[in-house]
Amino acid sequence: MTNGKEATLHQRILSDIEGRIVSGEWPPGYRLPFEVDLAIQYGCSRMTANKVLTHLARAGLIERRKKSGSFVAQPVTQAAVLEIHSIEAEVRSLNLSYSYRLERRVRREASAIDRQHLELSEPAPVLDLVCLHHAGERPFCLEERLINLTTVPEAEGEDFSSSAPGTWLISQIPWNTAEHRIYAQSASAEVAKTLDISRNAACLVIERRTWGSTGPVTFVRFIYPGDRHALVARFTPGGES
Amino acid sequence: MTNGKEATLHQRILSDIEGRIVSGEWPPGYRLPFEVDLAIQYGCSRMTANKVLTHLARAGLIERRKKSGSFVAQPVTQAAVLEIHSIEAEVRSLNLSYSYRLERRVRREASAIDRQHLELSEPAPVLDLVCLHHAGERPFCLEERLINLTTVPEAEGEDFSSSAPGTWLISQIPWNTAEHRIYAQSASAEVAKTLDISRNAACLVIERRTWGSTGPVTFVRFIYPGDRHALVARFTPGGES
DNA sequence: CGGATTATTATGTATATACATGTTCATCCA
DNA sequence: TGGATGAACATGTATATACATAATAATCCG
Repeated sequence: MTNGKEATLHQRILSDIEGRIVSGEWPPGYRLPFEVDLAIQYGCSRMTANKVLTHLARAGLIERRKKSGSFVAQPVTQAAVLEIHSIEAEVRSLNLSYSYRLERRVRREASAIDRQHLELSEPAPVLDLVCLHHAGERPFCLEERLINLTTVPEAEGEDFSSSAPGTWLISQIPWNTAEHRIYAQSASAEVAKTLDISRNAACLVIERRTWGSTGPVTFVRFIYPGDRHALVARFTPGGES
Repeated sequence: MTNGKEATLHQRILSDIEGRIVSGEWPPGYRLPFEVDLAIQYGCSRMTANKVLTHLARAGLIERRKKSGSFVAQPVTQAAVLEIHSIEAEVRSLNLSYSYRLERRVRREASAIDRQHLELSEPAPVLDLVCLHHAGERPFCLEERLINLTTVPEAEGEDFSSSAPGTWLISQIPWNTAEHRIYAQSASAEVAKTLDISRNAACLVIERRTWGSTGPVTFVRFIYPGDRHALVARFTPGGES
């Protein structure tokens, strides 16, 4: 940011236009100069101008219409990108020591609820895990997880006694689709006891369902003491870089 | 998706490579063919192959190193894109009737807490609003908002008795940066009464701080009954399109 | 033999060019 | 006058080309 160091032509044009849009100098609905004119203004070829505009369109800052030109878009939805990283990394970033404990490990046939969680239509064997993550001395997060043994049969060979299943799974299933659900819930008696918080204290619950190329992989529920933990997300138009 | 309709060469190459990565055929760490080889394989120019790889790199699916080549990236962070849209749209998407009521509207000098929320270092006048959003007959969400009158003096002329301040603000401040904080909290006596839920019921709280080009714009806190509401986010590698 | 120098290689950026595609606007003719 | 036709226009996609840059491999020489 504001590097000063010689940026590429592409970057300079991009941040210049981005600046005009974000500052409000070019308000929503404003028609920006045509590609050819931008090319002349910045002393570059149309291809370069085109690339910049394509980039801005992908980022959602402008809308492009053939013949009509390119227009500054209306800032409709506030998109927040949450990076849900590993719990160990999260704890360590708080400068606390991290420890992990496996509380339960059961192999069984998927119950009706399990099948709902994993979006399974057929009966299947699952691995039911409960883990507790500590930050320093205190319990930090409770993890309840189901692993679909049909898609990840290798999980049966792992005992997960020393390392959390999340990181192991990432190395097994290279890329996947995920769906998150975030909500608040009062601690049940059991959860309160495990997390060492008072009964009915508000908890932040994050559920994640993951699919690989061969089907549902895992369903996991993270339960955090709500007052001690918060998800933080930042959104800047144009994003990334 | 799986359109069948004649896609562009760019799109075809992109989805082909994306498919290989997502399916695991090309696992993390795998070195994909060089640009020139891809160009030959798909019968296109190097520029086209380059564009595709650039796209994939931006999407986070691959990493590129000069001289060495392009490699399938490790799926490190699970990024979830939350689209935090307007409450009215949210309620209507549930097929419920929407109504809005302004509970409080006070103009005052920013208190110490206000200044902390808005990240203000200097004293400044603010508008303090409390609104209640209804879905059908029931209270849906409580909105507590501070508007910085230094950056948005026009807000003083608005009474917000019939329409929510959020939508009005979007039309005033064209583009902005936002920071979100999501956590769980037990309902205070006051909140419980307003939302018609039991005392100490878990609530989902979403705080948003917004900046425009001229400084802090607004701080808003949305309080939802936690059991009735959830944020849902989906993540697919490659994303968008 | 080892450290400095040079060559090679793959990506990064930019240009000029060409043709396709979808709109809008002007024109022409029944 | 109205509706079809086609020209003009702006973006979309693709190519060939050129040179810059960074990292590795090969070479040379004290």
